[in-house]
Amino acid sequence: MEDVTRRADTPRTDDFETGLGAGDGLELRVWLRLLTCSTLIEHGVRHGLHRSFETTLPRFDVLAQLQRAGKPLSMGELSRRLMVTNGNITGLVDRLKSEGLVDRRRSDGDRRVQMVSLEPAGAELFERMAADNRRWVTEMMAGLSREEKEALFALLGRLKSAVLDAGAEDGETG
Amino acid sequence: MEDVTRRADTPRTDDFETGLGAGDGLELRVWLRLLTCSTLIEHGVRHGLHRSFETTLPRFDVLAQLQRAGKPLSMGELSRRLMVTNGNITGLVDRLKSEGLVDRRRSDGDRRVQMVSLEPAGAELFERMAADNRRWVTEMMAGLSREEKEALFALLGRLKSAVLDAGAEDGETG
DNA sequence: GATCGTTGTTTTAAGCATAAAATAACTTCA
DNA sequence: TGAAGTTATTTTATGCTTAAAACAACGATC
Repeated sequence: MEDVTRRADTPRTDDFETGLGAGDGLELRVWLRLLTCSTLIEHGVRHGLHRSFETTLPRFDVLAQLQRAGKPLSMGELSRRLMVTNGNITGLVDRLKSEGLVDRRRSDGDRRVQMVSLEPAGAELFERMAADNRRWVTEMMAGLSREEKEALFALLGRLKSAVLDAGAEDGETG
Repeated sequence: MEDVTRRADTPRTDDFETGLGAGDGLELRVWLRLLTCSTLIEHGVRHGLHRSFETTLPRFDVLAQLQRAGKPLSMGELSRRLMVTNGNITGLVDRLKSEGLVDRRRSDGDRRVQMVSLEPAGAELFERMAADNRRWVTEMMAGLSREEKEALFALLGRLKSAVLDAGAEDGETG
């Protein structure tokens, strides 16, 4: 009843699964459904961040990792934690620094390393965003019982291990 | 023992959950773990598509939707199914068309509408990609039992409904 | 203490994504 | 019929992302 004017270009929430044949493999069906859920929640969070804070999910993620670490992190460490390529971090941190939310300075020990730290303004903003973020996610999962959420959490843990194990076999022979 | 030279910039598979306090809400923990799984699998698929077919996940997704639909789809319908904004589809279809994989022509009935259809080359390429894709995903989930995958599939279905229901309350008062 | 391989970061070029505004064709209804 | 609103698509500006190459500093070994 409020804010009826939905933005023209917001993608309507449909589905990656539409038209998937019943004969398709169970793994594929799990994956597509997982992707749908992930995309739906991500849309909700991104939308909220944009509407309430004029910011983006990647920026939020950087602040979150810094806050959780409780200490400065190198560019590479951020890259690993966010699971994005490291060229990416350069631009992200550039923007956050220009907004006064983080600081970046060369490490004393290793002059290749850049350490990124939370500025007070960044920490303050993050706390406000994190509170809303938690609320949004909680609301989106309101239809699930505690038992369902716990079961889902456990199964996703199993999936995570499985995927990491499968990946360890090939390329990662380091 | 083969292909040891891992690409320098491939993000090492870490985690969105690192450092998440135990006191954090269950919903947030489910969401971050879901995002980690989704990102890990997406990396695997994207990597494979790039290595084996020199193509990208969005392109694959467009072909997949067209193949599954079994009929031409409008730009808007593609946008909804892929859950991306519609400005996006323009460029994607442009590129696919320039590669001869799809065709795009104005609808007879409604001259605003562009119908996108699979070209034979696109269908043929898709079949090959889909076979590999299924193999990759199956391998990544090899560590899960059939029961686990079925339970996960069911729970993700519940989650999907919950998120869609939660979203239907606010903006979507159409 | 110069060379070789490695590691950390940035740069480059291309593509993907969003939000918002613009365009164009359709529908409604007076 | 023609003005007002709606729907389908494109365009614009900006930002994110990747892969690959470039650069710079480190560590080890001889």
